[in-house]
Amino acid sequence: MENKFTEQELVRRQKAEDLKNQGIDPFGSRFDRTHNTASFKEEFKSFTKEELHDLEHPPLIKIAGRIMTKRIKGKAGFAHIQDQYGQIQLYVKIDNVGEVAYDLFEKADLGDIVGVSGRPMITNAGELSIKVENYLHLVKALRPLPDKFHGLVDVEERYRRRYVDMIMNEDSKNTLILRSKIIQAMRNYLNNLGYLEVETPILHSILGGANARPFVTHHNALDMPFYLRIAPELYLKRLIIGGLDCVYEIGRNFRNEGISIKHNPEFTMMELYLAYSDLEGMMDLTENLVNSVAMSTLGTTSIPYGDKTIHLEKGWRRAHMVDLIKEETGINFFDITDFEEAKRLANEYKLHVEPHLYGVGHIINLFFEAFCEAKIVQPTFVYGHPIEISPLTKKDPLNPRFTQRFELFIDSREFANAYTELNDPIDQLERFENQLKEKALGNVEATEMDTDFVESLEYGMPPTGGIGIGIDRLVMLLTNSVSIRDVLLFPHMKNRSK
RNA sequence: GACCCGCUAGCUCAGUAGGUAGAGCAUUUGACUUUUAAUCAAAGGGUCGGGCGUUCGAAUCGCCCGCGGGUCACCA
Repeated sequence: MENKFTEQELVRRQKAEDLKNQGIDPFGSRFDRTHNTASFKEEFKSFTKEELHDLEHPPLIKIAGRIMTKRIKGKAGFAHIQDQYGQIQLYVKIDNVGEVAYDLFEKADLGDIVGVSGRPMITNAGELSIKVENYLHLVKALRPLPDKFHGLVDVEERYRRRYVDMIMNEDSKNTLILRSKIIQAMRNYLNNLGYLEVETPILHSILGGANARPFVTHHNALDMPFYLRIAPELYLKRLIIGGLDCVYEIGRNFRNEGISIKHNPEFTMMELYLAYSDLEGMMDLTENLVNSVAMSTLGTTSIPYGDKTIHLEKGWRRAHMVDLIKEETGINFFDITDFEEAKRLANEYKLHVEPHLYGVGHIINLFFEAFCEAKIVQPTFVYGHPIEISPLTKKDPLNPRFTQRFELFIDSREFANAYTELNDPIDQLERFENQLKEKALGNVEATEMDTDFVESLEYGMPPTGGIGIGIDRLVMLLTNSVSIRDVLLFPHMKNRSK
């Protein structure tokens, strides 16, 4: 591999050599800071220029960061350094730091990391800054940063070199930080309610818990194939059977499907189960959880999203899927029980019916997706999913064609999926058998028979409410992000041959 | 997977009808002791995503490939 350096890279490498020759490690080590840019600004924000200037014993500030701008004016100069929290201006004067250090400062490049000690000051232009007394080179950046004014704009580069994106674009960094805070807020909320966070296997030998195409891998010692999980559901339910009353897991699911503005092959879910609860319990919990997370991270429940404002305040609409279809098309699927009639309607409305679809419920789902989903803007619990598309959900006792399931939609997008969990092992066995039939008819997303799970149900699972919430999408909503890639630290990209 | 759009200096972008490749930031040299997209003067830096073709001549036209973005389909 032959490296061809650009002119700027050669200059920087030479500067690193020069530092070494002066006895300075170009990639230095520990520097103990007294402040970061945020704590420094917080501590001195109320001082006037004169007050800082007249302090009898001005405190010594030790701070470090990456040089983002530099303005040399002869024997003095200014620079902004950046850390996690923001930027602070340095005032470096040859009289204060000495000739040797000033020379280092003059030769420093944008992107280098430095540590300084100095005193707080306010410049003539009114900016709180640090009058540097001791200037220390810490790390040489061998590559130049993007344009200090325009930043890194190229979308591909922003995802491939996320670290450069984070250095140059404060919005990107803040979004990713907010992601952590949202997940933390979720944990806090659930832990305070007594939920137990658990970790279940990611390698699954049986495909289940959702309908999706899996990634397949192989375990050498056992010489057997494994799936990367598409959902943790069946393991979490086993914990409910085992006697844990309320559990949740936050973790990665893997689905071998298309990549898009709202899909990444690995995505983060929060899945939760509460014994002795049901669908209504999950609706209440979802409203409370999302409100709590929004308040603690953003301080509001009115969320700007694109050109809309999403209102998360409690009291979300709760609508039966069949009623929504009736609103949009006038068709009342409560009255339609014959598959051929449903199929005729689908054809009439130009909906394509795949060969593995065998029930009226499948057609209902097609109608919902085609005519209702895109109309939903404000948070809406859509409940009453047909039994055909809900293999793990308890039937509606009043109308067994439908199940006690809801999906939460916000701005046409699914955010959560919840059930009154199916705890009847005999029914569950039938559902698995139906899934096998679909698989035989060509549904690549049908789940597999999990006899061990059926067995576990035979020991008795308490009535249970369960829910999965898509974390990435929630983060997108709360950070006003258009693409899921904007809320993933490192979104997947195709390899680029260089 | 299908369709549309993009790829030019480290970064952000121009590039007229096909005629030897441009700017700003960054870099180098010089001036400047409160600047902040610092300023002023000068200089260097490009296999125009890759390949093939058309042409006297291709960043520009055509075809193929690569990567990315968007829309659709599948899905959370």
